[in-house]
Amino acid sequence: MRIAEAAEISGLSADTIRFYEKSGLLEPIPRDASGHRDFAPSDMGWLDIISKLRRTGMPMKEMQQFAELNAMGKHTIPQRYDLLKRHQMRVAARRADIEACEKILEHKLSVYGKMKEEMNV
Amino acid sequence: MRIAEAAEISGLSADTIRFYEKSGLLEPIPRDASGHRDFAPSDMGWLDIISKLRRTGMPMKEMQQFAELNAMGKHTIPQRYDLLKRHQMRVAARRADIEACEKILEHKLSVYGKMKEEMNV
DNA sequence: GCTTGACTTGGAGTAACTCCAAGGCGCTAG
DNA sequence: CTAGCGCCTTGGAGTTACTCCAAGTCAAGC
Repeated sequence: MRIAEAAEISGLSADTIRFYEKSGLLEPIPRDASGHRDFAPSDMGWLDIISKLRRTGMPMKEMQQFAELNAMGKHTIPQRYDLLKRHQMRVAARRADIEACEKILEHKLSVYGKMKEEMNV
Repeated sequence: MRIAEAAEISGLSADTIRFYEKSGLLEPIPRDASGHRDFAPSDMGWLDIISKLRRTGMPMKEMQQFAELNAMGKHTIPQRYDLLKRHQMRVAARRADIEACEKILEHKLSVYGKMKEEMNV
């Protein structure tokens, strides 16, 4: 699979995928006869994971760490667990903040809604 | 109130507040005799609103638009309503994505958790 | 054999901060 | 009364995580 298709499927841009490879978030992707990246299904699974970690706000440095631990084999599972656990807490906190902001936003909209009605009367 | 206190209360950094003023997100804050910004309570309310909009991912350009509409007076309330409504949709979508990622994260952690246990046996 | 289109690399540009240097003002301790 | 201290000012450089672009390569189709 070429980079365009990998981008389509993962939801990342081709540029971002190249950037991630250069940054060590991906194992170097093998190239075909004409020098193009050739993505295997297992690469796609990994792309999906780091895409989700990124979308939930994990910094790249931490993702690099996670990728390294992953490449080092099974004995790093406890460290990976801890890293993901910390991330989980962070995501939960972010979601709570977003939910609080949504409440305020809802309130503000209802106030504006009433003012709009009054303007029409 | 000086910038340090305003930063403390709003949760933004003093640098960010200055940056926001320069970018037109805030009306120019009046200065005291020694040239320092002097924040009024109404400024704090506004800071809180834009801080929430920003934390929920509204781009600065849109916040500038919102600030302009706000400065223009009551007749812009319908536009402000529309702008906030669009933002509300975006935030809801983001939260839904985060929640989906949280589920995957939860699953991954439980898999790692089991593998950790097996390693200890 | 020439064009088309997707790919390659390296590098510049962008958003939204974040940090730093150089200098000013006003309070207080000596 | 002045030296030091802390907080403030502005302008500008640095950072993160992309995003876009230019110049060149290669395989396939007409």
